[in-house]
Amino acid sequence: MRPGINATQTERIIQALERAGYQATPNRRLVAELVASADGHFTAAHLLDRGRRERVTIGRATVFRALDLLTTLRVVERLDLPSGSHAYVLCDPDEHHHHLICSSCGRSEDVADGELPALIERIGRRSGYRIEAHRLELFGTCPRCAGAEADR
Amino acid sequence: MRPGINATQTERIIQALERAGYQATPNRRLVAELVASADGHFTAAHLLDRGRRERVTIGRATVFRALDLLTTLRVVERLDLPSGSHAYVLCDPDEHHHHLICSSCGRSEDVADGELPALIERIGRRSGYRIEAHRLELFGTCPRCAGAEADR
DNA sequence: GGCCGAATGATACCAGGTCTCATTCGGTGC
DNA sequence: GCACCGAATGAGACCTGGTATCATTCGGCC
Repeated sequence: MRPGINATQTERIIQALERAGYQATPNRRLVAELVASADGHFTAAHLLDRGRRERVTIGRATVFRALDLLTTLRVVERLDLPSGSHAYVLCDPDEHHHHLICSSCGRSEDVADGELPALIERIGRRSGYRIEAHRLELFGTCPRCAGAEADR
Repeated sequence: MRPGINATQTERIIQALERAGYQATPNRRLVAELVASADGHFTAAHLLDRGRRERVTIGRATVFRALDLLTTLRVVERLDLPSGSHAYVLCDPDEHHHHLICSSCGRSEDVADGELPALIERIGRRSGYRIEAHRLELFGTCPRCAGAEADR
């Protein structure tokens, strides 16, 4: 097994695939491993690169298709970084949450805040809109990076 | 003057440019007019299209450059639609706010909620992150579109 | 072992956006 | 009014992220 692979996470992803009735093909396993071992957010290009460095060949389209699949299974979510580019993060499919992203190292954390729904409901009432979806993204510096910064 | 142009908005945009020390060239004026008369959010391609239909020639790069400029002046903001594509909206540069976007007609409204900062501060404290930026986007159906739907 | 639909890879393609570079424009000093 | 210089422009090449097409291959099931 490759170094840095988180076997439990990989299994979790594979199981999500199988539970939804998709084949756990070698390619999808590979993508699952790459995703599970990514530290923080990543892009499709990033996965392809890592794959290539480990001498595994996998088509670009296949990676995109796998990410798509994982996105619809909510195992992975697509982020819009402030730069305007897209990235993906591994996350918990079971509860609604938002992402807190470290702008320095890219690590991401799921945050659930119980009060956001109330706030959104209030905005809906005030504006007359029927609010159907929302997205909250938080960007900052994680404790580890903040510590490293302070050390210098 | 073109039909549907909101002269006051156009002037507001031009003034923001001049205040920041940029030339209010005919091209930038044109972009300002197109932006001011857009109903809801729009893309660069959309502006180019409208320009072309009105037989005005303006380079693609110029439109992107103008939008960039307006974005840094905060007269316009870039949105990330749920589809993953980008759009721009005209908005108020003077106060921090978020966008409420009608998924049916694309109209967008600025919303300011006084309680969000407190919520974010709480998340920061709980997670240990130093939160530096955030983005909240709300998607739904505006009263007008909801009404039209109900009529059918 | 054979069948069939799902998965794959190569490749072409598309959209949104950026870069480059030669040209033109506009404001300023004279 | 004119010359000058930096800012703005347009054309087009280019890049990146992502999608569509299509022939081939794979995997699970009978």
